[in-house]
Amino acid sequence: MSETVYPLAGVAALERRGLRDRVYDLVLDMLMTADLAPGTRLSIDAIARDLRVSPTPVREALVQLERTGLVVREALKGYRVAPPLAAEHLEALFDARLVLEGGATDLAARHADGLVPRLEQALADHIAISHVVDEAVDLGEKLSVGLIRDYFAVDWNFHHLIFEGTQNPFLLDMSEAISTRVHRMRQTVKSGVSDADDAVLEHGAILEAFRSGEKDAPGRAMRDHIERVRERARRDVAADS
Amino acid sequence: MSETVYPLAGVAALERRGLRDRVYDLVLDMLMTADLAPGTRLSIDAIARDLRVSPTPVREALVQLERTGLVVREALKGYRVAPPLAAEHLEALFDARLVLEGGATDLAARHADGLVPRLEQALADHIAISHVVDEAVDLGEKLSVGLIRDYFAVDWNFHHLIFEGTQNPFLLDMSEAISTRVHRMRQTVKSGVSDADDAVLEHGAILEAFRSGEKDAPGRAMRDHIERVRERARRDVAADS
DNA sequence: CCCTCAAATATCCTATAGGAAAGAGGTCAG
DNA sequence: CTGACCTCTTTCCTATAGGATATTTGAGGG
Repeated sequence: MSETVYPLAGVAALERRGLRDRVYDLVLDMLMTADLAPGTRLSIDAIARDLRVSPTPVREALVQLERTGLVVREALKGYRVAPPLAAEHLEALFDARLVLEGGATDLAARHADGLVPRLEQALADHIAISHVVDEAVDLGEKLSVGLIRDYFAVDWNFHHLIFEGTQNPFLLDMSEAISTRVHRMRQTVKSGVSDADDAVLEHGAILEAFRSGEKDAPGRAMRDHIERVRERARRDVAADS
Repeated sequence: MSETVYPLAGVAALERRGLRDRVYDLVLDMLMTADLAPGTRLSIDAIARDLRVSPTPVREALVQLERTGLVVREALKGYRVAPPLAAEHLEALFDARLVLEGGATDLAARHADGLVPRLEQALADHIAISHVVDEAVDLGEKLSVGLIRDYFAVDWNFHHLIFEGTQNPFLLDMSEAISTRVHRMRQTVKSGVSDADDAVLEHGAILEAFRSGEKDAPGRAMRDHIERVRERARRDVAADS
């Protein structure tokens, strides 16, 4: 592990990425953390002023954000935070996840050997942070937005590793498109943290299926996991009304 | 079918979409039809001059194109036509298609009733244009780029209708990402027109599977079709060397 | 009290200009 | 003759300005 031998090399590399990517990361982080009300206007000029850059890179970053579904654009009217997922879109999202993640897990089973240790690490992180969440819940504390953000990151990392395990660049690209939608769902559906223990158990079952060496087992476990998440989400939506 | 009652309404609607989308369509069409050599530089200023617009909308269109995989961008160096698909990416693309299109076909089977007539129309168009292609081939004529373009459009339209048939916006989004990659593959792999008769037969089998009402039949037929296309592509790649 | 219309403001969209980096070609030293 | 260095050109990247459009606020009439 060679740490930055040349201290300025890292900074230069960041600069080398261009302003557009930095603005993209900043706006994406803003959308992920700060719970902005859907429909909130995202003024190009205002963002440019805040970030001390010209409107052009902001405009490019928003074009890129538009493809993720986090923001919507209306010609001659500007950008807005995307509306929340409608109920029928919720079912569609889970259908898409079953297709995409189920298939990806089948493919990843080909490379289970290299994948298992990485999933073990991810599951360990998941367990650790879920314990922190449980303690906070037991104490009746309000979960900090930072903790929630970290939990979601660790949770999704498990799924992301499986996409990487397919060694398929096309499926990996699509996983990014799905991840933003999943995050948006979690903002509307209140669950996602409360079922931490369930998620840990089900992820463990998926890992065990990879270890078994059985070709179809991981895909079955993943599809079962997604179906259970869907059921929990349905319950939470029903409880809202 | 109400033809444009107000002749200018259509033009106004196009204007309403903003310059960015028109530039996007034009550049996309350019990349699709004109077989540009991979690595060709896409100068922002040059395109802006050709289209008589400012560089800003061109820049936005290229950001959007970048997500489709048709162009690649290097910071501070500009945009280039994407390199051709490597052999290992070819296999990965077919794996992704099996996952995505196979799953989408399973979902579309739920709405087979509304889908079948549209597929019938698409297949009829496919048959008609394949006859034109066959005649041209029999006469030993060189296929015009317009004919090839139309054939690909009709061929893919069949697959696109199935994605629409899922009534799932997320899968429909991903289908657009796949379609550009499939087109790029067709530019490198020389087949795709020569197997017109095979494609028609296999599409017919998929349609018949939808008609049968059997739940798993369409997905099986689609996966079988994609595997056969994969085999034909492999043969063409092997023949090249 | 509500609706309609009009003016003002804020914003988006496009165009133009300047600074900076990368690439090409020529020149000079070894 | 070969390699390195320097200069020039092209292009990208950012910033600023002006025209067009949507939204909002206010007043007047029904």
